[in-house]
Amino acid sequence: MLNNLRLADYLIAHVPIDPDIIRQIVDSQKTAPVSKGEYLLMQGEICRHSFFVEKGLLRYYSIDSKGKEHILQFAPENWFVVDRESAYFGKPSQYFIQALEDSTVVMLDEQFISELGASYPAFTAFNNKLLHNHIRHLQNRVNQLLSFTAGERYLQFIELYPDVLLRVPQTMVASYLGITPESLSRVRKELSQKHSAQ
Amino acid sequence: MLNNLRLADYLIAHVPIDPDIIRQIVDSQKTAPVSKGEYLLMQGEICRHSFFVEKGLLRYYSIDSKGKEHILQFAPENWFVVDRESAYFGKPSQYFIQALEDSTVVMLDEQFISELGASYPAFTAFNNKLLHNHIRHLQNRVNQLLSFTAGERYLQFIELYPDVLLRVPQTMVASYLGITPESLSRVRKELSQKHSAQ
DNA sequence: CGCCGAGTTGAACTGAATCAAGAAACGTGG
DNA sequence: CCACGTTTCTTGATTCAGTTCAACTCGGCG
Repeated sequence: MLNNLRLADYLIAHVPIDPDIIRQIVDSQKTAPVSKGEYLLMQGEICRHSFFVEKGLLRYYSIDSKGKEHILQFAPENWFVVDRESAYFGKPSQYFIQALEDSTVVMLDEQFISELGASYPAFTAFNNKLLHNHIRHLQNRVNQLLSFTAGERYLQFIELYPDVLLRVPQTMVASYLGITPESLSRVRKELSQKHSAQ
Repeated sequence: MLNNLRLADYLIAHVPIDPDIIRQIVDSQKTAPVSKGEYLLMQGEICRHSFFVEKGLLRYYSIDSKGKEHILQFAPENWFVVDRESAYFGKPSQYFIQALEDSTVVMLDEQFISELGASYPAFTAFNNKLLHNHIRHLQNRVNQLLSFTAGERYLQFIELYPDVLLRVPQTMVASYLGITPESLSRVRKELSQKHSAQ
């Protein structure tokens, strides 16, 4: 996977449409720098964009009734992140999207993107692929949470987000895994002992 | 929500296409009775159909490394169920789909359905809606598992599947919630005590 | 140098799992 | 329609994974 790829290049590699047209489409969308800590979506707002991360790292998370944060997804370079429930059904979002590093993000107008399918069927196919990828991830996540222990989930996290592991505080990893930072610390200790024991 | 609706009627109500064409499309797909206990998909197989439940009840579940079952979804009347990861990416499924009651199920050929979009754009839109609904459910599920206690998840289950609650053994509800049947029994006891106390 | 946030460690606690036993409900065949 | 065996549900005792709270370490960084 390439780092720091511009969206146009990413799409040219994944969508069978004339590169010039892709560049034209991408140019019509706003690309913005987002500073660490800034929000792209806040609870209660309607999500009007798909965000593509060209540089940096975002997190997609909720805050529960006790004030605890739960990270549903990380979005490093070349990832999309969007609250599709909010964007598609026009409902206020229950989630936040925030930059964890100084980032460069393309804000794809959801309306515009969905209309693109009419002119470019290949775009519909690509969007479809994104949706199926999204479903794949979410389903795996549900199955993980139902089937695996904290330690097993941590190992799978490393597989999925090897780079993210090194870029965020462990508190955030714990929040993604659904455990406390203290528990993650102990899980890591156990794993490293087990590893050195063999 | 209507019970025992045939797929054609369901689609006529949800897709703006000539009813005759819809009937013709549905008639081209196989509808089959499925006895309680029978499987529509087994681990390792590639999922080649979307299943629409006209009558009865299905479950979509996995079995973990310790042999425990984890139900990802129930599908009562008018629900679709499909392993989209397997169907779309052509990968062997990690899941099972099984009838929990004697059921009547329409087996929609995934290939055929996706090609329908070419002739009937309204079908593409409908498929899109199904995908977004799927994402909505899965995302809620992840957020629930991360944010709520067993008791809270049980209450939300009742909201989502009021009828299923009465049709399956509590063991299955527990498996959906990610707890043991014993724990569910205690959760229910606590809730009923709390309820009668006020 | 001293502060500060992140990570670790410890001890007590808690929600849920496990194991085991008994009670209730269920459906199947006589 | 009853009797039987099986499955499901409940309850209790114990164990365990993970939480909570608190203290301490460590590595930057002003």
